Amino acid sequence: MENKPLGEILEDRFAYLFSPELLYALEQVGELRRIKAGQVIMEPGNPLAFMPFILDGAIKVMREEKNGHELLLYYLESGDTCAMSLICCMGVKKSKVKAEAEEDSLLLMVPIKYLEEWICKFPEWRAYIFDMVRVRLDEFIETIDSLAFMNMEERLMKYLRDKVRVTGKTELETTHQEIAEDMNSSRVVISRLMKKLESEGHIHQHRNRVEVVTF
DNA sequence: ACATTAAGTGATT
DNA sequence: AATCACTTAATGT
Repeated sequence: MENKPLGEILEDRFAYLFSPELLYALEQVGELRRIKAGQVIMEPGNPLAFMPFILDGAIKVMREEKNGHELLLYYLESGDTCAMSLICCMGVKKSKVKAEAEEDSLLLMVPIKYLEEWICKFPEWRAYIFDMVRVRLDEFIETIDSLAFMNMEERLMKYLRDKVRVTGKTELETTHQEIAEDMNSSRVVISRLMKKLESEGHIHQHRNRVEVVTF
């Protein structure tokens, strides 16, 4: 995890995208937040006061049902910001999703009032925001595709692939139960599919740990 | 040694 | 693909 001053971190992440003026503005109004893995940072219904920039780590964004059922929608990674908070500016004031840190993460919280202000002020900001909305929308389509057209086995492979990408590790510390919850499936179904993937040589299994080999 | 939690399995819908 | 009921295996106290 980064331990440098904010200015340098922003420089590292956004220098190629943003002008020095915008970087400076971000540094002035942004508030740095360190989040521990597993920490819930947004619940459905909560008002959105900030747009979070992911400087380091990864955030998992989920849809949540009242009775506790969840579904993983997508991950936010370094350099990303949340589409929910962008749409917030256009009228929706409350979150429709739950967000939880997948790993220890570093966020820059920018009050949402600057979102609109900077769109007029900084052309590169406008381009970045529009691009973010596009990327998130693409991701949404991908999620819908997987729900509508893929069977459980394909969904599970996509899940494991995404998790490997986001964590940067091929050793995933997770249980069949947790995977089932993320995918809104049942543990038994996941266990059977995991066993199949193992027999095909895609993964190695241990207690509380999955080793992804051929993805 | 015992309790708890994770993972495997057959049968049924 | 989900659920039930049960077994087996791994881990912590």
